[in-house]
Amino acid sequence: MAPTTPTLTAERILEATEEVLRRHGPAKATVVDVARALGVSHGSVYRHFRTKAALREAVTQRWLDRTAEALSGIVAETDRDPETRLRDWLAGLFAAKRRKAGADPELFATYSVLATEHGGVVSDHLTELTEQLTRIIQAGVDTGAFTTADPLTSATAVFQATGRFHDPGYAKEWEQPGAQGEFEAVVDLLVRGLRG
Amino acid sequence: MAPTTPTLTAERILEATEEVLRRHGPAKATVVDVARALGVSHGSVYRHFRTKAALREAVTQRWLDRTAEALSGIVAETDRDPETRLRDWLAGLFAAKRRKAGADPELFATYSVLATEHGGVVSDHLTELTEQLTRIIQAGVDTGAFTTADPLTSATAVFQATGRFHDPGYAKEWEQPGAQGEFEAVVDLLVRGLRG
DNA sequence: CAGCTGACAGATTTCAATATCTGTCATTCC
DNA sequence: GGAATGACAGATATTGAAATCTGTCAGCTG
Repeated sequence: MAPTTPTLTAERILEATEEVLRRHGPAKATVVDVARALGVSHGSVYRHFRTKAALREAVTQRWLDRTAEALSGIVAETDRDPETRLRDWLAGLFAAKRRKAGADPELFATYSVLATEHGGVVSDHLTELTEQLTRIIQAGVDTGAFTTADPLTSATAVFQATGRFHDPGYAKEWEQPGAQGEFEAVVDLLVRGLRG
Repeated sequence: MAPTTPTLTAERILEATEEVLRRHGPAKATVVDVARALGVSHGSVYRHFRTKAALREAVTQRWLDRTAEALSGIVAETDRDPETRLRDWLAGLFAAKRRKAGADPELFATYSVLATEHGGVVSDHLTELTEQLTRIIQAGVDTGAFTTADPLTSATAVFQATGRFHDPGYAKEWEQPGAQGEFEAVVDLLVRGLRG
C-alpha cells in the first residue's frame, strides 16, 4: 500500500516537542515550531494539548518517568541484600543523571528549566523516588540490616542528603574529579547511620 | 570642630554598595548609584575598587565572612561535647540562613545572585566552613565519640549532605512546615553514621 | 462527521534606536 | 602632591514599535 500520513497522536507530538526543544532550547521552542516539524497546523496540536504549558508539562513528565522506571528494577529485586540494593539504587540514580547531563548538556539544561516550570510533576516524581527508597529501607529493617523508627522519614533524609548528586542544579559539579569520591563518602556515612 | 566630610574609605563604599543593592537589586545597582549615594563622583569609587566586579566581589566576601565568623565560636568551645557542638554548629548554620532569608528575602536573593557571580569567594567560604566542621569532627575522634578514617572527608560529606539546609538555592523550602523535622532527620542519620 | 485548517485578537517577543553605564585619564582642587 | 573630578569612548541596558506567538473557532476536507 502507498505510504500514508501517520495519525497525529499525543505521543508523536511529544516526540516532535522534544526534538524542537533540543534544537531551539526552552526559551525559543514554540507550538508553531512543533506543528511545523509535524507538517500540521498549530491548531491540530491544540486538539491534543489544551495549552503550551500542558504540552511542556507532559514532555517533562515523560522524561522524569523514564528515570523512575529505570530504578524500579532494583526495588523489585527482593532476593538481594537491602544494603547493596540501597547502594546500587543511589549509585544508579547518580550515574543516570551524570550520564544524561554529560551526553547532551543542552537538552539536560532544557529539561532542568522545564522541571522548575512545572513543580507539580517534579513533586510527584520525587514522591515516587522516595517511595522506592522507602521500600528498600523497609526491606532492610525486615532483615535486621537497618534500624530506624520510621522508614519513610529515613528515606526522605537519605534522598535529601544525596541531593547534591541528583539535583540538576549541581550538574556542573558531577564531572569534577572528586565527585565520585564525595558521593561514596556521603553514601557510606548514611548507610552507617541506617545500620544504627 | 565643624562637621567635616568623612574620608572616603573602602569600608564606607562597601556599606553604600550594600544599601544600593538592597534598594535596586543586583541587576540595576550601578557604580554611579553608589557614587551618588556617597556624594562623590564615580571616578572616586574606581580609586578604591578597580572594577565593578571587584566591588561586588568585596561586598559578597564581607557578607559571607559574617556567617563564618558567627559559627567559629562553636568550634572554639573545646570544653564542650563534640557531638553537641556538631549539632549546634549545623543547627546554627541552618537557623542563620533561614533567618536571613526570611527577614529580608530580596537582599538574600540579591546576595545569592552575587554569590553565583563570584564563585571564587564562595569557594573560599565553603572551604572555611568545611575546615570548621573538620575541627569539630577531629575533636570527636579524639574523645572517641566519632569514628572515621579521615575527618576532612567526613566533614565534606556532612556539609554536602546538609546542603539542602544551607544552600541558598533551597531557600524557598526552609519556611515550609516539614523543613525543621527533615533537617533533624538528616542530622540524626549523619551523627549516627559518625559514631560508627 | 471527526479531524484539520487558517484567520483572528490579545499577549509576548524581537530588534534597533536611544540612553545609560563602565572604566580611563588629563585636569582641577585643596 | 595626593585625592577627586568630569568628559570621553566603547560596552551594556532600556524602550517602544513591529513581528511573532498563543489560544479560539467558524468553516473546510476526505
